[in-house]
Amino acid sequence: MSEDSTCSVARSLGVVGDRWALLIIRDALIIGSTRFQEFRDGLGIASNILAKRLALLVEEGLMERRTYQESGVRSHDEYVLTEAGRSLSLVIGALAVWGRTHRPKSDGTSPRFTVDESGLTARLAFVTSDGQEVAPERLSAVRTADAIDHRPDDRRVG
Amino acid sequence: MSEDSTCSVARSLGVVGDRWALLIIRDALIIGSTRFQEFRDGLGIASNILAKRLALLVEEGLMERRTYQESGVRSHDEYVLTEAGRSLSLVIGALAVWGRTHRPKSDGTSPRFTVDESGLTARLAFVTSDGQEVAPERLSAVRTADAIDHRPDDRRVG
DNA sequence: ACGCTCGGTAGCATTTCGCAACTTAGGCGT
DNA sequence: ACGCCTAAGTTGCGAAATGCTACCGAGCGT
Repeated sequence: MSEDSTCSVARSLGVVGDRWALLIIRDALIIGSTRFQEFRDGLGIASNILAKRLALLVEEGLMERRTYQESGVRSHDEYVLTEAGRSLSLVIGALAVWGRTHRPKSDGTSPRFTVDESGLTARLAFVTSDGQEVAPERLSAVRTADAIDHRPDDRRVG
Repeated sequence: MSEDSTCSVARSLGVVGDRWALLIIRDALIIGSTRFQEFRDGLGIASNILAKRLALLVEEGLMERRTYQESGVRSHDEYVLTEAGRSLSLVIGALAVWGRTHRPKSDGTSPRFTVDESGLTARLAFVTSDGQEVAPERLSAVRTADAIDHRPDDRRVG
């Protein structure tokens, strides 16, 4: 569709914009699925579609396919997220927030993100460069060139 | 597909998980498109598809259709985002971050979010309940019930 | 009356999706 | 050795979504 659009949103959607990609990533990220059958059973996706999607995700560098051999047991395949795939957690998280808020369901479930060491729950928010959180309603969106990203004060992540 | 899934991510994707919905929202949010032709020209989408998508977005409560009459000028239609539609800015923002990072393009553009009063740029990040930003790599995702959301210390948003 | 723009519809080709059945490959029991 | 089981697909076919192009109808300016 638009894998080479100038807009970064369109480029992202060119990779994960189909009906299944993000759900596969979600299962890998939250449930920890790694194997073909796990994805198939967890998502209820047809096997031909799953095969095609997984191949695409591997080709796009979001997952890595490994053939795994435990002693004595027949070897099997694993699909594990790469860093690029794992970093879609922001998108997954944002979708989860929206769904909880605007399509609530009494027995619904959502992914939550906890900090590895402390176990604290993290949530998504807009923050300014000085680390101050801002409510989305107070923001205006504008279109800017990506190159502007490289500001010296943008390194406070991690 | 899965509009009534227990998973909030799947429910969200049931609404905005097709190839065009998020791009339409993006144009409405960032460029400020409101009219049929604006979306059509801006996205290069076929008019029958656009008509169907807009109708769906209205039906789902993400946009509102208004017929607009300025004095002397022929009336025209406007599609404006509702609060539910505008709050997809988190998803758009997350997709923009991912695209800039993992599908960079020298002449690429992205939506940026600026704080209305101060003009500061805001970006999307995971934060803990004490307002501290956390890198996505340090997070683990778990599946939890939506109802758990209502904890007393979860109210520092806004 | 004529043409222009806007917001669509209608018809048809192409692409993607989904279901079900079949295949391939390794390992296991007997 | 022989058949059976499971994992990971492939294949064939029908259904649905998408895309392209052309056309339509109302409102307005001239």
